[in-house]
Amino acid sequence: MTNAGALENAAPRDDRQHTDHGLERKQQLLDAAAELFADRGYAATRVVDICASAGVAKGLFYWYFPTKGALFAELVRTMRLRLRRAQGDVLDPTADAVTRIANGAEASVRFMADHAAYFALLDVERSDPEFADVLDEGAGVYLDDVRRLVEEGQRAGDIADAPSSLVAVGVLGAVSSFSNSYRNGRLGDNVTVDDLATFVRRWVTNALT
Amino acid sequence: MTNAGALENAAPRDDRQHTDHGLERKQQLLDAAAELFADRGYAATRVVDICASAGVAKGLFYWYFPTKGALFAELVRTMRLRLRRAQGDVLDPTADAVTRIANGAEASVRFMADHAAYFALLDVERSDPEFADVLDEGAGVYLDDVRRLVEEGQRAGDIADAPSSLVAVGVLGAVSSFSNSYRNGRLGDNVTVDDLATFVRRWVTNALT
DNA sequence: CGCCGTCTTGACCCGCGGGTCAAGATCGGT
DNA sequence: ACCGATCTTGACCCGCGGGTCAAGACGGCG
Repeated sequence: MTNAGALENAAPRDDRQHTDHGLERKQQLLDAAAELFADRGYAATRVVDICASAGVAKGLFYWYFPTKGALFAELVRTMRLRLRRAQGDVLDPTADAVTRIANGAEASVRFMADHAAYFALLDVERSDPEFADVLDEGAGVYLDDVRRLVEEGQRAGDIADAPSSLVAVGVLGAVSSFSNSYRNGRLGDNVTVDDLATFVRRWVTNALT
Repeated sequence: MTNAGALENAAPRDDRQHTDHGLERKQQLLDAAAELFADRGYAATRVVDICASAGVAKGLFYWYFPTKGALFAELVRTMRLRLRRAQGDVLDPTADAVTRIANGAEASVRFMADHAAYFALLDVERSDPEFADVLDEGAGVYLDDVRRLVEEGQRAGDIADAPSSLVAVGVLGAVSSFSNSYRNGRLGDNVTVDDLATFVRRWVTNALT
């Protein structure tokens, strides 16, 4: 925690020239870190643990990443891109707003179930001030997406009148709550991803109208 | 982090004999800690910060608490008791299940808005393995409460058929999502607690039926 | 007044873990 | 064979912060 809240200086990095093998090695570190973070939390995972898990010496870590926090940030950004793509894959511009919201919610739930480790990670550091920026930077975008859809649905009369930001929070909250509970096994073993996905779809649709 | 996961040994404490003034001082430390934790997170709050904020020397901290983690645990337990009482206050055994769930949800939202600092705190350390026990210890109870009510409502035909644990997660998730967003100002300033409370009530009721 | 338990202080200790560094190993290119 | 860039190592440095401690101040009670 040398200088909190300032990991944007990861941007003007002296961008190294990585070989293919280098990029592969870097990915190994990212993967190892993601798993360890998810298991034990960010703070409880030492840099040396990540390296051990990837089978390399500690010093090598700093060849690929300027700081521990920078790796985390990179992990977050990667994850966000993938989620966004997953959501885009179910985009159907011809459908009505409620359906599109439900589609997005369902896709998100499935994606989060598939990448449980990654999202456990997000969960962990939500409120660490050091990462507030990187984390919020994304949250707002999704919120806006959903809010726009909500307003569209309200104009069409499919969604009850209420502050659109409230409704959007409700949708996003439902997705993350269900995903969390599923990931933590709080739902029992007899609930499959498909069960969850269809349930979330119905839950959100009900709540909206 | 001397010995993780073992803060139950806070129970067989050499229970000191605190004077009235002593208890008051202890409370000051708890209050100061709660505020700082909420602001900067648990890890980022040093013991010395808590003491400075309470206007006492660092050594005194360990007169009242065996470790930093013990204070946190005490904070969590206190909070839980208060919330439970707030929920009990709106208990109306004559009402139907859906109404009772909505009542509980509304009361919880109001309570969390009133005690924002305390709940920001809970949010912070959700997934720290050191506190997993203390935190889960409570979560399960609420879940069970709601699940029982859900099953009652399903028998009465007021709530759609679906795994009760799923439904319960949905209710609890809605409450916490809305509370979080309100606390973090993501809802904008023109949303009052009353707005939020009534909205949550409607949201949950809609989703249930 | 003198004793004892409660309370209070701040200097000190020390393990932990992030980050550095100087010394190579490895490999493609000329 | 030589060179330079990429890669790899592990010992080392050092600040941070949780926890300890010996020394008192305060206050009630016999």
